[in-house]
Amino acid sequence: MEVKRSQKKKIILEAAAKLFRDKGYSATSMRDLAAEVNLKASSLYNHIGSKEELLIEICFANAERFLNGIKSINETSLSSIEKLKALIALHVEIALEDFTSVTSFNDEWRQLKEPYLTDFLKMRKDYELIFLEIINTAQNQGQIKNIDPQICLYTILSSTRWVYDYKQNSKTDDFKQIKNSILEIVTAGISC
Amino acid sequence: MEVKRSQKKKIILEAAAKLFRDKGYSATSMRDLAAEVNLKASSLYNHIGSKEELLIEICFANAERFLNGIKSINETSLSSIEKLKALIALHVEIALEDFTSVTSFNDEWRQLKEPYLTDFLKMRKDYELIFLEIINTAQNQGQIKNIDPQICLYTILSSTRWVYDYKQNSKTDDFKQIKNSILEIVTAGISC
DNA sequence: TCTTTGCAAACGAACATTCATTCGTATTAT
DNA sequence: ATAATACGAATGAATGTTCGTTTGCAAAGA
Repeated sequence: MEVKRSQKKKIILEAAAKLFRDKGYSATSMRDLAAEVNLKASSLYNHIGSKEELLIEICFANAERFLNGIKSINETSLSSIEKLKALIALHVEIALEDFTSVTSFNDEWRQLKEPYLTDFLKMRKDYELIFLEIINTAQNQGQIKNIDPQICLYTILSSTRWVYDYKQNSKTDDFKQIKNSILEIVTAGISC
Repeated sequence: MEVKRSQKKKIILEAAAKLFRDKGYSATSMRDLAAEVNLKASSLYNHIGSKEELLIEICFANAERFLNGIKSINETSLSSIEKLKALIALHVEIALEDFTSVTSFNDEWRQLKEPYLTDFLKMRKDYELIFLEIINTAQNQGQIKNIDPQICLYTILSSTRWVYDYKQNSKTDDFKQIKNSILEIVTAGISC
């Protein structure tokens, strides 16, 4: 039963992500969260600062993960179309391996209060700008269809949004198959 | 300034959909909603029964719209691939013409309480089963790729989820272009 | 035309409940 | 014994909703 101090906070964070994902941030009470980790609400505050802190950590951890991912992909010498494929793969991989955290990051960042909301949106904007730049280059080199880059971007971004629902309903847990299927559909969708 | 009784409820419903979409159902208070329509919270109850009633009406109105849409498409004599294209077009059209209501329907149905949640999920299940049947037929006839139908389904469903964000950020309001772009990407993605 | 009646709509005040969080104290482990 | 952790009780704020009353307006009666 005994857990190290730092481990306990991680447990709380993961339980929070799960509840935020299932019920939403606002609809999740600290009593709900406490029950999930076999504590009373007041005891949570020995490990965390506030409810909002949990959301902040979830949102920014994932934002940094995506931002670091796209930056390191962009620094490679891959062709534009290869970069795009790597990006789609990145999204699928993150969505598959950490779908709880990513889902609540995707859906609940709106609940961030200032100044965190502004910071978060700035990171998202940075991410999208790099993504758009790659799309633009790929189009100029004739490697993908000439479709409004913004539409192209959003279509790619949303193509992994359902992974959590899939994992809930389906029997198979075959990561590779899911990843390959998405890659196949999206790549065929944007290629010339 | 004067509005007919039945019109007032529609105004409240639309304001509710907008707030639910922007802040989420749980984070939207009846005082927020009242302010949005220039009333006090207590006055709302001359026009509506409860906060939950608003969510119920939004969710089921859209569920029925999609269910009716897919049924009437399925009753036509179109080929399977044509049915799929019509379905994608249906999603894009609804997303474009009523994106406020559809967005809060997409994101906030989780907040429904029983017995409505069960009813809602049943309608969604019905919808998905018809959709999967069409995908299956299309695959058997060799009209689209042989990808796990469930993955195929979710990819199509999520491909219109971003329309609201796009309309917020972009200058153009060219429905036709958006619709054609999505159709082009998704059709190319699933075709053999 | 002027007054009266009726009614929908708006409101302020109040209610019970739930919320996140704090605090003092008890328990536990080192 | 010291420090970390858990807890119950309490707090103030916010929540959805109800209630009694007032307001504004339209139809009916004089």
